[in-house]
Amino acid sequence: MIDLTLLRRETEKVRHMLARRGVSVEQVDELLALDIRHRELLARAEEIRAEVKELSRLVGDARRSGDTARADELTARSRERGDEERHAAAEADTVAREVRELHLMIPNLPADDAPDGRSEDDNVEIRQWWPGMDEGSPFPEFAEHQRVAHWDIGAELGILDLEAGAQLAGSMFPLYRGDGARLLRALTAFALDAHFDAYEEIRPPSVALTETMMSTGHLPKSRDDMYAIERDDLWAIPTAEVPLTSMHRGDILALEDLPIRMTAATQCFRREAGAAGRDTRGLLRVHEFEKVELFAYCTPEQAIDEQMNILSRAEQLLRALALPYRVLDLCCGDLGSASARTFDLEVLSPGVNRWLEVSSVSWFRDYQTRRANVRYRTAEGTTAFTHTVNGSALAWARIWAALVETYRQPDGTVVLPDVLAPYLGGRTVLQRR
RNA sequence: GGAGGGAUGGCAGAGCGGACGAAUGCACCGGUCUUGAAAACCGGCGUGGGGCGACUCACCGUGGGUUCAAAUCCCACUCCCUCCGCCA
Repeated sequence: MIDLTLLRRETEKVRHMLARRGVSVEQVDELLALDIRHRELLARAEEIRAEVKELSRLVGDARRSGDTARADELTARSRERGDEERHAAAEADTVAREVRELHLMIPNLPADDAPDGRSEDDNVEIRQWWPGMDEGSPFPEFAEHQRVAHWDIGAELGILDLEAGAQLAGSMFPLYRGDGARLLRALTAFALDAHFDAYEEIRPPSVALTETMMSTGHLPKSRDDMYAIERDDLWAIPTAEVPLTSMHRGDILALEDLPIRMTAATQCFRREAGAAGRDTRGLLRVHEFEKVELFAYCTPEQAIDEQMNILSRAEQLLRALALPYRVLDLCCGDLGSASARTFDLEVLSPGVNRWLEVSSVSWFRDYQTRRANVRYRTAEGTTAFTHTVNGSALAWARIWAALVETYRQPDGTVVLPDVLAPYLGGRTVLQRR
């Protein structure tokens, strides 16, 4: 949620910032008007309530001193005012709900240096990397044997069985087998080990309460993109960001404990409603995938460094895997609604010949912690909302695809980078068994 | 799934209808004393909303209800503990 106090005090500025990402002035002004109305109603209800409390006190005094007539008279008056109070409070509540409903739907304020733009076409590429770049090699030319789509390689080597996945759970639920399944396990272990020095490893539940989904901003806005387990009021998590953001829900953190860094490997579930038919072949877009996430709670001052740290770690993994990639600075129009600034990492996968998004590194300011009520104690002794940042390092389904396509040999086998050897029992060759 | 017990400030723990936002102890932060520290003593010490402010309102697991008045009474739910059943 954005800061309503800021909206009241610097309305013009907030209007402008939200306009950059396509929120209409009318919507902002509606929120402002509702907020003003709510505060008026609240003030009135509280005034009457203060009277009722005072009268009740006097009733107590009168009864104790045995003045029954006076007590009865005061009780009658208090009852009358009490009725009025109930009315006023109910009215204030109704408007409060309207404010909250609208407030929850307003996206975050973009960072000042997030680029202008309306859609993904306006994202700014800030750098590319490829193996050998530092030594002056040009961007890699891919050979014919690398121009095979991962779904064909998967079928050929018997390491990816999309038909079996579809039979069990429907399309876009991949099933990996043999070396393909092992590769996935290796990638997770490889990444968690890489982050172990600075990030606490967490294994959160794969499902979350509605309240938990609200905190990150996934609800109510993206409700149709989530899998729901209605009977138990649970939701399948779309990313580890959801449980991690709520780890300290309601807490006041000590300044010296910040930043709090965590990493988690989880399954991620996404309905991908509205994405039907778009880039959905093979592993390009799936309903369930595994991902290692990096996350930090931090102060506003630490936020940019923490975000850069996550971005750099995600890049280090891609470099270790020697996969060519580019970094995009998302424009205001393409930012996720909770994010103030996001960098996407995309790898070029030669078989499908496309840039695949494998990481998204975001700074949320206090948008999520305002919802989750996560604060910290400042040096001045006051409380302030904590900032959150997070990013994938990395999302495996598309990395899996990029790896098998990039490292496919002329003989049809796949030879993976040596860094993975320790996690593959020393054997980096994927072949038909 | 069944039967009991519980949930109060950072922690421990009182309060069980009337000035209770809440005793007390510990912890913590100031100060006095001390060469310094400890002890002792004095003072402070939850969070949030509204208002320029005096001030006011809300919060005792959550949500409803009763009452002039609820931490306190009633109902429902959640979580924790003990026991039984089932179970990887």
